[in-house]
Amino acid sequence: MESKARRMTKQRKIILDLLRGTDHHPTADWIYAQTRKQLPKISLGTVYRNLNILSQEGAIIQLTDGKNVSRFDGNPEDHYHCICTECGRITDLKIPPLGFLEEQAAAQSGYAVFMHRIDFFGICQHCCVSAGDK
Amino acid sequence: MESKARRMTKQRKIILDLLRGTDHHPTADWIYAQTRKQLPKISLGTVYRNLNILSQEGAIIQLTDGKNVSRFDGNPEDHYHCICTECGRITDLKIPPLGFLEEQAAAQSGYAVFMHRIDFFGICQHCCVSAGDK
DNA sequence: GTAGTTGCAAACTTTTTGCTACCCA
DNA sequence: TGGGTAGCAAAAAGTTTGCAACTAC
Repeated sequence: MESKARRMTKQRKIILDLLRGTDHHPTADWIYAQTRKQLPKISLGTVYRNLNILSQEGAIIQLTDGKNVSRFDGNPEDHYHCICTECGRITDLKIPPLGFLEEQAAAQSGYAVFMHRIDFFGICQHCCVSAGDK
Repeated sequence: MESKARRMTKQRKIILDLLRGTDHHPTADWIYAQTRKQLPKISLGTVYRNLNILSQEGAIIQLTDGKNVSRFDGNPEDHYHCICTECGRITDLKIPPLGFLEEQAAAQSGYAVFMHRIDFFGICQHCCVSAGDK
């Protein structure tokens, strides 16, 4: 029943710090590119392994944009997201958490519910402007 | 501004009927396997193309489970989902739609919001039982 | 007739994994 | 010192695409 002892390697720390320091919900690829600036020999496999470990621990949150690409959120607190269907950009929302819905969901489905997410889809301001040109 | 004229080929019809006739939110692969029973020469590419077209038209809904795998829902009406993190099973919920949240999301983010989804995550009854054996 | 669609195969993207050497606790 | 971890490369998994033949309208 014990979980594995974890180490804070410099790779893991850099990835975590990167995510803590941005609110821009990057993809694994972007994280890989950024970490390489500090650690040119880091491999993409390491990035993925650490992202998986960190999200298992609850230190970060793994999201998915509309296109089945993972994005990662360095803010582990409860909050919801607004996702741009044009460019994949994700913006945090400050809508108060609706935890009580989980009870309804559990009652209806019979699942042991432990979390939920709410995602809004739309076109961000940046894409709205350029959409006019099409 | 016109959208392309669509045809209802037998491939497309079989896929749509399959999805209308189940509430079990299948993956593309499952749909491929099923359609092959009626149309042994159908290709996976055709399945994907039709699923994309049908979801663009709003006839079906494209979902994503926790693992970045697409699942498809033949019920185009507003509803929310409960997803099993063990087996990927998805169950429909009858919680009343919370459309008013979209206004809050739009106001906070500046996006032109046009839809939202709410997903609950938990362990389904089937997996709860087998989890005891571990 | 013709534009949309199919089957097939190859390509592409994202993510995972096996392995040996390495290094944090 | 030992077990978790890194780097590297290969492979897996899911999805998209180019093309010639076909078909629904």
